[in-house]
This record gives sequence, structure tokens and C-alpha cells, in this order.
Amino acid sequence: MKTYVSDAVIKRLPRYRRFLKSLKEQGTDKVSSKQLGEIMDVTASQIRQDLNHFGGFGQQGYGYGVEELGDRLGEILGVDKTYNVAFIGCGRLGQALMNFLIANEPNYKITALCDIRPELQGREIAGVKIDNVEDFNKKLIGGGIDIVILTIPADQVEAVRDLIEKSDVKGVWNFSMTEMVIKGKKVMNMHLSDSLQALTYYINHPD
Amino acid sequence: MKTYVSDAVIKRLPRYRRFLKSLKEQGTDKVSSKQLGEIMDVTASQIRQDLNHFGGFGQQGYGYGVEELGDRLGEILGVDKTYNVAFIGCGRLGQALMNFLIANEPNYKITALCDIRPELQGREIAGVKIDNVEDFNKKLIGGGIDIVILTIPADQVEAVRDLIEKSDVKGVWNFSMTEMVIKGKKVMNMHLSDSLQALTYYINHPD
DNA sequence: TAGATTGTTAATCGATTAACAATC
DNA sequence: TAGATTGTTAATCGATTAACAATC
Repeated sequence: MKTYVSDAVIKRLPRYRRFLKSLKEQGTDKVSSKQLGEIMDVTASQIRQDLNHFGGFGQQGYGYGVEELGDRLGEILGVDKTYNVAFIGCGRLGQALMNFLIANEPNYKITALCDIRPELQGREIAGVKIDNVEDFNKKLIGGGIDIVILTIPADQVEAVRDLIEKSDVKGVWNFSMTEMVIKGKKVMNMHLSDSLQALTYYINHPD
Repeated sequence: MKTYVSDAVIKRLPRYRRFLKSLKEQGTDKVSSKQLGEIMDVTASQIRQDLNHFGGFGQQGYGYGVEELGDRLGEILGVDKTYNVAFIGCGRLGQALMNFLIANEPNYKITALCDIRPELQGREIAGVKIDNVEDFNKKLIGGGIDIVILTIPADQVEAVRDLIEKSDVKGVWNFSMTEMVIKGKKVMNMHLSDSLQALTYYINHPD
């Protein structure tokens, strides 16, 4: 149990988990690092090295239990627990992500919604009412929200920074076109266009 | 001009470009690697090392021209050229990404749209009609589409794989929950939930 | 010119891969 | 037991950082 695990390793864990889930659905109940590596196109060494940051989950001469390893990865990531999430911005991207959470990540509970557009306020999505800014601010400061998902235009971000900083929100999943840094909060800046631009580079540079 | 540049470098280029654009908007016309590094929280060394994969854009004793360097990065990435993009899936996520392209990435031209839902077919978004599968397939095979943006559920992906493989599409920006590999095509698998899960890990492991 | 800052080489650091003893 | 495969250490590889000569 190392105290610090590098970002490269952490970012690989969800992918391991995905493939394990898929193996489980196929009815596979054990897998060796070699087999998993072939499926995922990574080395068996890397898989064993990555997993052993968190302790030994396998059995020599046997391999790893598919379900058990998947569950353990879930625990390590913390995705076995539930989280209350609030959306700031309920436009198409916000709504698409809400659908996504409901269908794929039910442990992230949609708890509060906010939009500055009066025509959206009062409407309900997934059983949750869209608040105006004032009501929403009270809820956020009131506590109990773990994660804020930001799906607003870049020019509206500055207005919510202070609010989030004052709240006890732990993390922000930021889809606005900004690089947000908030003291004491984890922020995941998504910048979708960066990946489109990287794709564009590779389109123009086939190997 | 190296022939191969590592993925780590390529993925940093759009971020450099973003910060240069922002400096330009502030009216700054030159910047040193030291200044840029402070703003972006990276080392000056890394910036110079990264840029020199593509040639020397700076001037000793002076720094880099903000606008010029931004433009050159755009050329390197290929985002100065225009691309015809097709959306497969015109639900909320698809529409959100269309809005995003129109507002932020006008060089990516929305050229064809497709959805299997009859109630969406025939509707127009951004002046482009949503095709049924048959009409869309003809367009795609007909050529002229550079990038496909996949915003469909995972279980519908297999049906479009062959089509894309047969077309002369160069790249796929894949937002479905699948890991797509298509021979001869660049595929950028987005897997939004992976980043949410990594965020969750960090929420549970504050430093 | 002198000062500043690049372009580039060399040193360091970290991450990946290989190897193998432990062990199921 | 013998075979297989892990957990873990050691070797390699690549990426980042530091240093500095070139030069504007």
C-alpha cells in the first residue's frame, strides 16, 4: 500500500475495470495478466506492476478472479460508494451527461440542478427541479454535494468559482472551456477540443 | 523536424495553443518560455523541448511571438485546414457537440448527420438534414467526409464499424462507451467515465 | 555591446519492461 | 509434484529537467 501512486497508474485503473466488467459479462471468471494484457494491448508486466501498488489481488499459478479484481478496483477508485452531484448548466451537454450518469454510473446521484436561463428554471429532469441561481447557491452552501459538473460557457465560469470554493464540494468535473484551479478542490478540466485537435494531428500524420 | 513525435508532446500542443490564444486576446504579443511556463504551470525547458521537435519558432534574447507561435501550432496540428465531419447519433450529446463545434471549432464543418430514430430523421440541425441509415451510408461511402463523430450507445457501434472501415473517413472521435479499433483509421476513444472515476479517486485521496 | 533567451546537449528522473524467485 | 503465474526486484527505456553555448 504505497501512499502515493502516480497519475499514469490511476488513469489506467478505470480501463482495467471496464475490461474486467466485459470479461465478467462474457462469463469469464479468471484471467491471467498475460491474457488481460493481450486483450487490452498492454504488457502483462504493467498490469501486475500497476495492481501491486495497491496490494496483491492475484494467486500465483492461477491468475486473478475477474469479479473480485473488478470489485477491488472499484473500491480503490472509490466508485463503490455513492456521490451526490450537482449540475451547473442544464443545456444539451448537461442533459447528455445526466442521461449518461443515470444509465452508466448510478452511484453518482443527481441531487441538484441549476441554470441561469429562466425558461429552464422550475423544469424537472430525472425527478430533480432546475433551480435558479439563488436557490441553488443555498443548496450548495448548505452542504451534502460531493461533485459539481460544470456544463456552462467559459464566460460564466468566474461567477461560480467563489461559490464552489466556499462550499464543501470535493471535486469539479469541468466541461467549460476553462482551466479551473480551486484551492482545496480536485478539478478535472475536460477540454474536449484538445482531443479533437490531437486526433487531427494524427489524421494528418499517418504512420 | 523529427519524423516521430511522442504522444505526450502532441497532447500538450493544443494546451499551448489555448494559452497563446488567451495571451493574444489580452493583447500580449511576445512571451518567453519562462513566462509561458509560469502561466501554464510547466517548466520552460519542457516548452522549448516540445517546440523544438518541430523547428525553432523563437528568437534568442527575445522569446516567441504569441500570434506566430499560436499559428504555427495550429499548422502543426492541422487545425488551420477545414474538415468535413459527420455525426452518427443526433441525441443530446451529439447536438451538444455540434453546438460546440459551431461555436469553438468552425474549421470542422458539419456535413452529414444520421440517427436511427425515425422521429429525428428529416429534421435539420445547423442547416444539415438528419439522414436515415440508408441515405447516410451512401453519403459516407461516396466520400468527402474526413471525421466521424460517434455519439451512439455502445450496443449500436458494431453496426457502423464496417461502414466506417469501408469509407475513406480518416478519423473517428468516439464518445460511445466502446474501445474501437479500425484498421487504417485513427480513433480517439473518449470514455468520459474514466475521467470521472479518476476524479473520484482523487476526491478520496486528498494529498 | 550587454542582457536575455533560445536551441540543444547532457544529466536526471520516473515509468515501463524484463527477469525470476516465491508460491499456489 | 510439476506447471503456471504472481509479486517484486533489477534493467531498460523514454521523458523531463537542467545546463550552457549560440545568438538575437
